[in-house]
Amino acid sequence: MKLHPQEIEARFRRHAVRVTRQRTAIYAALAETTSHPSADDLYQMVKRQQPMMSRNTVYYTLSVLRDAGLVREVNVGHDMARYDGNVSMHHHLICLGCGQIMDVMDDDLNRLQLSSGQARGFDVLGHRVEFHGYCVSCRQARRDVPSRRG
Amino acid sequence: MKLHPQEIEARFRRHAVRVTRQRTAIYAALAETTSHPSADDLYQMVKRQQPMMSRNTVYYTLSVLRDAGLVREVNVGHDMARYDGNVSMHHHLICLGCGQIMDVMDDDLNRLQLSSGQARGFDVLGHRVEFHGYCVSCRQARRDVPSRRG
DNA sequence: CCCTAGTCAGGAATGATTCCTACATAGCAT
DNA sequence: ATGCTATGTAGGAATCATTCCTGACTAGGG
Ligand SMILES: [Mn+2]
Ligand SMILES: [Mn+2]
Ligand SMILES: [Zn+2]
Ligand SMILES: [Zn+2]
Repeated sequence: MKLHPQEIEARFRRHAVRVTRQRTAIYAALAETTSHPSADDLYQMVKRQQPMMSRNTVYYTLSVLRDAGLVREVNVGHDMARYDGNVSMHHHLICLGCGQIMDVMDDDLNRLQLSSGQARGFDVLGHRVEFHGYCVSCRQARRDVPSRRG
Repeated sequence: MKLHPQEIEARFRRHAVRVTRQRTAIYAALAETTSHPSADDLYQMVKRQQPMMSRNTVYYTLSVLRDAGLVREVNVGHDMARYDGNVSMHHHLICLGCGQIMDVMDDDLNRLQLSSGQARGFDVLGHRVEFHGYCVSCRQARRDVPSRRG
């Protein structure tokens, strides 16, 4: 969702995050996509408008926004970290072929709880659900190249 | 669960994995613990019996066993990969303090499905559930040092 | 408008994992 | 049993996302 700079600034101030050109650009890029980009994806996007931007600033900014609760880090396996501008509670559906990450909003999943017998005395604070599979185009691609495992 | 070398050998042959001293030692170490050790943990354990063992062999062996379906790789966040000798379907409970990973066996969780409305045309093959919290001793430690965020 | 804690850019460092290569060996076929 | 060869092993070098360092810059409270 495309956000006005003033709305971004307001959110930053509400979360005690200093407003800078770099941060605004990075957060804006993240907020207007649902594609869960990596730090480097964001660096490439933002560099077009701000060629002086350092990759390092992207990493640092993302860590600041993450710690402030404005951004979520999504780790899938050992691939590079992906970032999510949607901080409301939700889960993900991941394509094993192309790595795309789709949002899953489902109240039943959000309410999932561990039975106390399984909790082992833990103070359980949250959970994460990931579904894995193949998206439409990856499924297609696999059918077209049956050489590797049917 | 402690396994006899002959049982390990049988499993290897069933999965077309060549039997070597190194592989047997690595798989034995993994099978008799429930602690989800990292590659380096396993290297340290196995090196005691086989000082010539290379760290590289541990990585290579784990990839062979993983591809053969004898071992599962468990990635938690961006920490180093952890390995699981239990390949039956189950989920995990993770301590945010010490990083320990406990098994959660729960048929309801295993049966979890994505509603077709949410599936976005994906061919969904599996899912993963992770619960996060603090174990008994980490909870204790946090209480004892209330200096950082109560 | 000043001051300074916080931020930025660029480069070096890190560290888990992977790649490379020469030697060793498991296990099939003589 | 013996030899052959595809595969595995050890150790070192390379990779590469991420973090660390450092010196210049600036947001924003006073
Ligand atoms: Mn998301
Ligand atoms: Mn497990
Ligand atoms: Zn796909
Ligand atoms: Zn703990």
